[in-house]
Amino acid sequence: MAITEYFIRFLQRRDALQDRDLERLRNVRTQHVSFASGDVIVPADRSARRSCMMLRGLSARSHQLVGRSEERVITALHVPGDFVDLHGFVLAGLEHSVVAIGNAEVEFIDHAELTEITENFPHLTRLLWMATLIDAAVHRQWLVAAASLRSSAHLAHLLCEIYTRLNAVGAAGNHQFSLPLLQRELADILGYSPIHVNRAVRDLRDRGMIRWSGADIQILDWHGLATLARFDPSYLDMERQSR
Amino acid sequence: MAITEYFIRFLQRRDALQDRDLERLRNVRTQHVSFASGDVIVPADRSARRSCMMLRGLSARSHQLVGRSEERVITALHVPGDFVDLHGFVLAGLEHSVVAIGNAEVEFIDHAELTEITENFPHLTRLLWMATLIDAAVHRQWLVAAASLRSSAHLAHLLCEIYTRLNAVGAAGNHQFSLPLLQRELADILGYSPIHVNRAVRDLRDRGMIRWSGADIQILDWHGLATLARFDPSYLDMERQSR
DNA sequence: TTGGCGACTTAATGAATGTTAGACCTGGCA
DNA sequence: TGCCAGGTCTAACATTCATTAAGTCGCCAA
Repeated sequence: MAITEYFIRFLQRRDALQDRDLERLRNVRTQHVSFASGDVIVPADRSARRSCMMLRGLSARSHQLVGRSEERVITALHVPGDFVDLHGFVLAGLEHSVVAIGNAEVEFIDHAELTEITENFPHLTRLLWMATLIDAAVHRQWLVAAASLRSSAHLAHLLCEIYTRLNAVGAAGNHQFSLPLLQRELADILGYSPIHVNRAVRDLRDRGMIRWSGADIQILDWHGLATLARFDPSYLDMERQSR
Repeated sequence: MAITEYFIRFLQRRDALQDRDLERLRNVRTQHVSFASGDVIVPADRSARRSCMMLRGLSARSHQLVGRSEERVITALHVPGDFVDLHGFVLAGLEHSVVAIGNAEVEFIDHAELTEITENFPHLTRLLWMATLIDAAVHRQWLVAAASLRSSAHLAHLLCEIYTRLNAVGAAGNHQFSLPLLQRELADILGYSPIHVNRAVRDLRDRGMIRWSGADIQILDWHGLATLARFDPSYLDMERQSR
């Protein structure tokens, strides 16, 4: 199969794609694989030979804690169009695994193909580089949120970000989206106990900001939620001017 | 001036540098600039034309909080040899500023020179890419630490990481180093109040793990400190693989 | 139908952290 | 020398969050 158009749109939103680069991208061969909720998509390893891109559903980067085998921390969530473990191509390996959140479909790309691109398509290489750096910008924003927001506002920030990212690729609209995360998994993301996550959810509900049943979330008061979270989406866009 | 040997060692510790790449690196022209503690080295901006590399001292990535002008969060610390804002070359701009921690010296590199490298030196380009991804791996580890460690262990983790990074480039040894951070700045890094940072420092001192006076830190019990922090340096990706 | 399981929810208690206030300590300087 | 400023340290109290325990709800399989 071929690379997802989501990713092409992701790049085009940030920089002009030359015809030659676009053609090369469209010729990338991929393997399409489906996963059920909780499945390991990419194991933590030092020798991956391919990287994956989200096609449908969500995935998370999961860090197992040493010495506490049942605990983990989630450091990133990925939506369709994200080149989830592209960094595994450049680094010696991954220090975390990638797991499916709800049912998920991904496309795997062989590293050999990426190597060929880096040797012959400098501008396209730079766009791939950029994609990994936007992930890093999101990491930084999560650090800012963790350090400066209390539980409800922290949860609100996550909801604002995920909705914005889903909306940007056309996977959500009208302030509604599907987030098949258990409260226990939310706790792994936000760094709280599951009980405290529950309090935060209740708080946002009691304020009339969201409706949340099962995996379905509706944001009733976007402005209130974004204000509470001090959400500023500019870290996601990183649109470049002409270069 | 020329690029710092610290950075060349940083790369060589991770991957073999071909002669051609090494020669190109040594021919990079830089501007050497000194800063006093607290100075802004790189302002948050959307149009930087150069990036900087640490030569001496420390710097930090500082995020100003919207609507709370006197508050900030520090999402990264940089030691000699770090290519601090290399990501500013690839992205449209920086969403944070870089400030000096203590007196600091940096070397600025024009983006035009980096562009030339990306067009003609694919392997070297990949090493630059790698350098930015190690920053991202550190971000993730900070997220893990923030989510899973209590104050003393969290502080211990920071100390273990900074010492390991300083030691790796030869800027510290014998479990001693200089960290000219005020407790108020440590609070901006760890996401605690300055008072609570003080409690954490006292706790590590009372346990006999560190000696800390002014900017000088001596780690008395490395094993105890690393165990408390559950510190595993593998995320710094310092083991060199054949590629 | 019924029982059990898993997720969600709530309450009560204690630990971790924030806030306010002020004492101490040190170095620079009049 | 004496004063001032900034940083460090401590205490008392308030808030946030973790832990334990237990109740509720919905789903599904026997």
